[in-house]
Amino acid sequence: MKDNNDMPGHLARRFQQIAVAVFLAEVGDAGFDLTPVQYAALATIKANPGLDQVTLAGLIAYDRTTITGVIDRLVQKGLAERRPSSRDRRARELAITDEGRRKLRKIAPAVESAQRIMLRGLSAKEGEELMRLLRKAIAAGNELSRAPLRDAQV
Amino acid sequence: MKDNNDMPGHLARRFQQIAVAVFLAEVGDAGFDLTPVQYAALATIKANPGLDQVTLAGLIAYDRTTITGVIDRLVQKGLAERRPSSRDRRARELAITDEGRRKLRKIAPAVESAQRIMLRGLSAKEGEELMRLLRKAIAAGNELSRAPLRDAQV
DNA sequence: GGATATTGCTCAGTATGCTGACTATCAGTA
DNA sequence: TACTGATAGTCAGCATACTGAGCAATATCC
Repeated sequence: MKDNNDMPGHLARRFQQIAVAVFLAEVGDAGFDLTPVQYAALATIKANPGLDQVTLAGLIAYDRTTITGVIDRLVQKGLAERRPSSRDRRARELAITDEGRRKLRKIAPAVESAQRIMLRGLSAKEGEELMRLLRKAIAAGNELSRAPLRDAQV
Repeated sequence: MKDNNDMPGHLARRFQQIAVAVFLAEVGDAGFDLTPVQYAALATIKANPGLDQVTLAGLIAYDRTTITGVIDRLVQKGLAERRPSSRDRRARELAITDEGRRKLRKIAPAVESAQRIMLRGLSAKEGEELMRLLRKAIAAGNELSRAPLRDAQV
């Protein structure tokens, strides 16, 4: 019988579980209340002002049905705004608020610290190699999930 | 600004997202209806007959509040049984049913195939290295999540 | 121009995962 | 034995993720 530790699927789940826990702990200790998912969405909105929800979802590989709730919570916290697009009445344009910008800036050290902590068992070189291999495996499997990564349409 | 692709947390989420999608697709195509989480739980129950829920949770690093629902669904599908322990009236002893054993056996090829597919972008050597690095990072972070991996008490 | 296909978004439903609280039970000790 | 603390399991509540369905609007093709 194959051991769990030989199953990439199990290792993926476990690493992600730890990554989320570390993120929430670091951010929480710094006095903030933002999930990894909300952070990535907010940072991407800031970097691409006026983008619509589908584009945002593609940029961070979230399912479009998931992004609705995530944005709901960002809006409710006053960190982002959702307004109807003038060009396409189906779409919503997203923007970060000043409050959101402030929060992103103040939270940055905790986020960086979290990324370090989740690799703390590895040397710098090993950490790089792990990220390289993950990127490579992810690129090959991108189309296999319902929410693949997509470039922004310019 | 740091790219998502340089954040181990993002890569972790993405890899695990693909891993789950691949698992569900392979198992579903083979005509079965079992999630990765349910599969791991069932396989572990089979390997440790009579174990209680907390022990099971520790062996696969699930939260004890999550395992309740997972077992509910395994029981409902007729794949596992939950009965009160004779030694400890708080605990429930878990066992796999004949049906569960049959299902596990028939599903094995799809599970193995899924593990292969989620590494398909990597050479055999790279796949091994990825698993080694994940194991190492996970070992160092084991205590950081609410549901750490635990050895069975013998 | 009008039928058709596609797209942006939302919703209901289900399955993980977690926090925090609670009950019942057990174990150790005064 | 009575008290105290720890443990097994469950529950309510919240946040991701996904499936599948549906609505409104846009794009495409004849």
